[in-house]
Amino acid sequence: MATPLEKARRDPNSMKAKILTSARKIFSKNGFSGTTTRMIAKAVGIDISTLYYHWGEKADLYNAVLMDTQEELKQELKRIERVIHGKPLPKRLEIAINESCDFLYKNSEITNLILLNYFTKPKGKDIAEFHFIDIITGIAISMGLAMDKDKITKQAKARVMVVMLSLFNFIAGKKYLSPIIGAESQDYLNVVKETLNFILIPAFVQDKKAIES
Amino acid sequence: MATPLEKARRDPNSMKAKILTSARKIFSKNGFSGTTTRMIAKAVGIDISTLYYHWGEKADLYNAVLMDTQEELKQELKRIERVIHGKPLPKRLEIAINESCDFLYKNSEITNLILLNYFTKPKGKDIAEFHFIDIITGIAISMGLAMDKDKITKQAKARVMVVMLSLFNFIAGKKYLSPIIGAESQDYLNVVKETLNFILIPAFVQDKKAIES
DNA sequence: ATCTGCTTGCATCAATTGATGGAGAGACTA
DNA sequence: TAGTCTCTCCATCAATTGATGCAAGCAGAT
Repeated sequence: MATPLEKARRDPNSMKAKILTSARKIFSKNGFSGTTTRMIAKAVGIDISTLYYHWGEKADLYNAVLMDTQEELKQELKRIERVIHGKPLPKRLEIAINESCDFLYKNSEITNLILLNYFTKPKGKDIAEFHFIDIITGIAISMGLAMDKDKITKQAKARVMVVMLSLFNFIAGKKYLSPIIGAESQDYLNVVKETLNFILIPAFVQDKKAIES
Repeated sequence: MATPLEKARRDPNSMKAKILTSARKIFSKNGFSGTTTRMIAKAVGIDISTLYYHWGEKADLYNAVLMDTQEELKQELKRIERVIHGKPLPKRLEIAINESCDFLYKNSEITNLILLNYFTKPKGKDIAEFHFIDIITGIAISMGLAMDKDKITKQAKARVMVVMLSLFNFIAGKKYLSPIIGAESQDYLNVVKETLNFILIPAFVQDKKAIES
């Protein structure tokens, strides 16, 4: 039994998938209430009734976009985890930062969607939650900050969160932050990576020592 | 010659000020496009035409809210700077984090407004920019990260930014992040302070050494 | 060719929303 | 009292927006 979302992902040329792709782009730029179904339909080149035929009401489409995005992010994190597996901690951190920066930079809609979903939630609508907690605990364990899921300290979670939020904000707010920092595109991305490394590595190494003692 | 904003601030009981206060609350919760002038008018207990009489179009009111918020934040930062002036660096950092956390926690609309203004910008409208750069450079200098305004390294700005964005996100996203971390209200605030101290202090101390050498 | 099921666009609706005109209430002055 | 100025609300508009009914198009099966 395939969900509508799985069906859409399977064939990227299907109308359902095309709508989903455009919707992601537009929702991530304007948020839920800043986006109209007509905007999306126009971007795809179809009538809004076709959009409603495939996805039902606006909130349903928005939810599908969120779930789709979340799934993509999780897949990427799994991929990174496979890459860094077995390596020593500092190397692991460095690679993880590097890879996730590159990935999010190329897919900056992801960060926008997640942050917007956190800061503005359409009221009265039944909007799905982003499973931030899974991601945070996943990273914490993968970084050796905790042995099992239920034994992660608040402090550890908060530190992982600082890195995640910083990264997300740097990517999502790139347009506004890069003139402030004074670095564009690749240069900007490098400063971000450097900064995250600078912050992350001592924090995690120290944290790990605390756990092992 | 007093601007409308100054006039409104002078008398908090004036209709202009009451509208401004309600508008701030509602805009910060729903963003620009998620907020209707009717919501604001209803919260104040007036007709929308009264709102339009005092503030003109929606974007003007939104701009006034942004400017008002920015001004308040700048005043608070100045106050903090006075408090920490002359103290040794680590103490300065600790106090600054503590004070700004408390302030933003009590006035969490500020962080929401700023972040929303960065991630979703109403298109076609003439919305004022938040002077993030002033704040960042101000902090950098106050923290001894640079000697004058034009000689702040990209790295220094990025590090100040990490702290600012983390703080803003922790406050603005409190509702969603506190269950993840597993700490509520005052406990949450303490974890945030602790985490920021943990990250900030080594970064800034090391940076200062680099400058002085 | 006819039937069936899936897909698409046209026309349309009701509700919402930003915005305004004008009338009336109240205060103050002459 | 009459005049004026400020502020408030009621009524209303045009545009936008989420959503749907329906007929036409089209492919494949019978």
